[in-house]
Amino acid sequence: MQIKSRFSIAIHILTCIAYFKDQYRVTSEFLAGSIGANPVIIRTVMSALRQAGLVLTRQGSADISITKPLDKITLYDVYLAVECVSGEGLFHLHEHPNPACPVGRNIHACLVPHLEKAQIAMETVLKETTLQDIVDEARERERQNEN
Amino acid sequence: MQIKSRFSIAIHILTCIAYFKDQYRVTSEFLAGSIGANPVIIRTVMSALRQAGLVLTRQGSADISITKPLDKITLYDVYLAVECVSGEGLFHLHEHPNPACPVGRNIHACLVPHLEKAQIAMETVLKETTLQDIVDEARERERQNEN
DNA sequence: CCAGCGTGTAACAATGGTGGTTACACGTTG
DNA sequence: CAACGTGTAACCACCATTGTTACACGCTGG
Repeated sequence: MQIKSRFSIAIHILTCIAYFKDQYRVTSEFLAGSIGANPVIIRTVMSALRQAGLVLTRQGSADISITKPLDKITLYDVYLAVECVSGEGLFHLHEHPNPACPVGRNIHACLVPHLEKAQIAMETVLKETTLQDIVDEARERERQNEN
Repeated sequence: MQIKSRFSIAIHILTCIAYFKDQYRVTSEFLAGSIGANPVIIRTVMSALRQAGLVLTRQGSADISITKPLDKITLYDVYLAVECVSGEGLFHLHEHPNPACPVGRNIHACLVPHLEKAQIAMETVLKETTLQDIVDEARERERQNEN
């Protein structure tokens, strides 16, 4: 099981907007070209980012803007926007433990606190990285490639 | 996306073995009853636990044993045994970023270190809990239910 | 020693989620 | 108003997970 690629696509989208907004008209087709996915996928992810308040778009116009300074948007914000873990938590517990069994009727309650702690630890690390970091690192790598 | 329920099933299996081994004959059917899943699922998960060296079984005989002291088996060991993240990592990156684009050709290299760090943080928490903890907590909850 | 029980595993169906594609209404802009 | 771009629904294809059946093989007790 893996966290869906919409997450990395969303980061890629935002990075591209920041990277190219002064240079090109950033359309969903332009983004699709860089990302290697269908423009509709891009628009769907963009829709999630818009609903999360991270970007502003206008229908009919190739006019995308990011609503906050890049160093105020963390990977966790993006992760929330694309709903990587859909309310149920990262770990999928088996659904029919037997309530007549002393283990079955307690196992979920025993596991949940530990698993939630693990999930939160992962999410906490995502909060430590901002889009500014990613854009800076991309620029830095690009500089090194040139030499 | 969620981590598959085989993980919690595996923990349930091991907890049941520890909890009932002196009291009942612990067969895959017995476990299936407590877990609420098909006996074949149990045997499949058991097969993974066996290959990971966590349990010993004998074909034809309802004779399951755990190979290590419970406080030496962490949730992470179980997580590895059932291959929750299948070698590719927890995060699924989009697969065709455009190498002709300065963002596309660098985005994966930029993201991987951050995402791996998040995954490792989650796994580190799993290492902090042992099966002994789970069994103890299940017994404790059972005691409280009785009153 | 063999009948009944239990495990190990292959094969296949059912389900659900993810990603891809087409289609089209609607807004924007020159 | 024509060309372009977005927003979204509808549908398909694919794959992973789970459920189920089937059967070979090993163990154990009378």
